[in-house]
Amino acid sequence: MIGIDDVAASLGVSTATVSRALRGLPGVSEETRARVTTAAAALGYVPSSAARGLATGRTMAMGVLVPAINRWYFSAVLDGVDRRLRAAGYDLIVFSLGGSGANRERVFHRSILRKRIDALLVMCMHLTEEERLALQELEYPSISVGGALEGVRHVGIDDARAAADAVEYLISLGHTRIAHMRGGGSFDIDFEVPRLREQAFRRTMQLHGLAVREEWSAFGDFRFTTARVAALTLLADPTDRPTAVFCSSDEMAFGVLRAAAELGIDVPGELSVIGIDDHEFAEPMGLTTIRQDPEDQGAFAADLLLGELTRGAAADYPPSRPHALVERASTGRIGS
Amino acid sequence: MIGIDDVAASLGVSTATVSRALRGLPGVSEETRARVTTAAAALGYVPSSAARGLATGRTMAMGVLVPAINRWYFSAVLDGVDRRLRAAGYDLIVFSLGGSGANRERVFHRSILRKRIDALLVMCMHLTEEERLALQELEYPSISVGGALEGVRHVGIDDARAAADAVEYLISLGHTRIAHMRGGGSFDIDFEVPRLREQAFRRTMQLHGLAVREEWSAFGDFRFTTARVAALTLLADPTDRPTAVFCSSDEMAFGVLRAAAELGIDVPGELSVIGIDDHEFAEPMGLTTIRQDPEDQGAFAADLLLGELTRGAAADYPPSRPHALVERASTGRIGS
DNA sequence: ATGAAAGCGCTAACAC
DNA sequence: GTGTTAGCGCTTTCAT
Repeated sequence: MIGIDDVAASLGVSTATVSRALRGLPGVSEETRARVTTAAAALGYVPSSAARGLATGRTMAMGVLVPAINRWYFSAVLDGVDRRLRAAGYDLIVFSLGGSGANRERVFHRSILRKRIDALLVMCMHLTEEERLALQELEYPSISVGGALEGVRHVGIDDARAAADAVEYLISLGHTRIAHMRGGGSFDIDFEVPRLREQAFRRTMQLHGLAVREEWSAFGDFRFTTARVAALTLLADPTDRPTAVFCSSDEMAFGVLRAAAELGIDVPGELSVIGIDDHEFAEPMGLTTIRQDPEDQGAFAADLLLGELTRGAAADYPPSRPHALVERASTGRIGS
Repeated sequence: MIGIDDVAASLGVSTATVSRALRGLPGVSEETRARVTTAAAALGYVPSSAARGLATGRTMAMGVLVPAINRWYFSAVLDGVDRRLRAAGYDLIVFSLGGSGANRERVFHRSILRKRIDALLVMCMHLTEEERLALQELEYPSISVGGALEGVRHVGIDDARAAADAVEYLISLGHTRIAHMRGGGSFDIDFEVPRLREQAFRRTMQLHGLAVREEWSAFGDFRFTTARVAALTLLADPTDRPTAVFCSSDEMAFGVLRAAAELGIDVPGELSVIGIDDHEFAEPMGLTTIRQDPEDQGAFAADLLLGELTRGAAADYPPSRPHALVERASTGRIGS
């Protein structure tokens, strides 16, 4: 392992000069800087991040806490975060808490709190009271994405508004028999988002004087498979079934679409389906949906954190990220 | 920031004792250990990973280099890796190289080579010659997952065999007019895997005396959208179209399925479709496919690396991870 | 513009 | 069983 003093020795200068030269600090003649740069490259010198971290107190790494990596929303946010971090020269440390209750403690104490990262982004995690408090006492900046966390800044869409927009769109098409395919419930995953959307669904229905039938509030767990099964039941009776389904995620909407196809129900002729997300498959599937942009959300949150790290103070920002209705072929006017 | 000597001072013992006690090393009386543990917890002491890293030369972190995070295969492998890493007390640092050519250099030099990680896992990345050589000269263990890399150990399925199995299955059903929906081509992503599968397709066809029509080797880029568009062309002519499509990924198979539905082609009556992956959506979609298990592959590779880190030497392991045909409703005997 | 030297917070010999 | 001390490889005053 070749270190900074090897470079210094090879040139007959001090380590301080090498350090300054390589980091572009002033106080080094251009000639010296050039020589140092060349020598460092020639020797294949690469500074040790541990040593630098110890000396500066900064790790140049940011942590992201997620319930799982392989879900559409989470991985998309991660991509957005990563893009920004890389540009800023930061590394991305991912803590996935998928199910394993036993390891949570470890993650929290060993990594989150351990000065291994300069900032933390928490994504849609359901934390225990104790964990939440630990977060708030962190000495580095933190933020939550996708699901709000009490006492922590938040980046995400206005879930209530987004859900209401979806339901109102269905109503504007003349639908009155509207079902909701709900998400949430899975271990560790935040339950604020599904709750907000469910509430908004009910409130919007109520606002328009429409009845909410309890058996039409189906549980799809944000997933294709679960939603398909639930929809198979929901849509089973041709004489008494909803004419529209509002799905709290696109994946669930795909499940409903699939179930409809299996049951020979024409979409959008006999059934309208709307989702939330604008998943990669939504456009080719012709799914009407409320678009959100997780990559943008991740990038935005990362920027906020990075800004705070550099500029010192936390910046102000709008309360929510945008969402928008995208009309496609899965919804239609009632009776057309 | 409370450090090890604060704990030591609070107890009137030496830092060495605290260090030993907290790490469970021998040479500490159980009584002392208990007192230290208590005091550390009370003070909220958390060791600095930078300091420990500097002193031990180990970072307790593993790096994973991926072309992108938000693709089914990549994120699933990541989840598998993460699970094992967490159990071993290691952190996961993700380097996503999504498109940004400018940042590759940075990633390589700043992070990969910078003693920030104890081991590296490279996933399906297409590396330049120079990068490959840099990898091989790394002083820590490395491995590739999903796409082989010259000079680096590899974990993944036998792609040629998997593709051949899929094609042979179609042939066993009586199909002779078989098309291939190919993957690959995207920036940065490994092109070995798509090539192996394409070759296997052609060889298997040939082996059975079947003709490969060039216009029936369509490019789907491993994605739903691209594959759907390609399939719309591929299947356009009712008088001259394939009776079966072998898709190099499930996502592309979904695209073909979608195109078939749009064109009013009955599956499996008029068209059989088979994929590779066993994507989460494959079962609910009734897609016949060759299953592989990316989580297992990630976990397996992580274990290999971790084992090497602890036991010192590299372990032997079978040349490929398993794959298996899963028969579902998207394939059928010709003319039935 | 450059150098000397004192840490950063821990681990690991080596003493006792 | 426990303490002392010398690093680990950088950054950062403070001199010059």
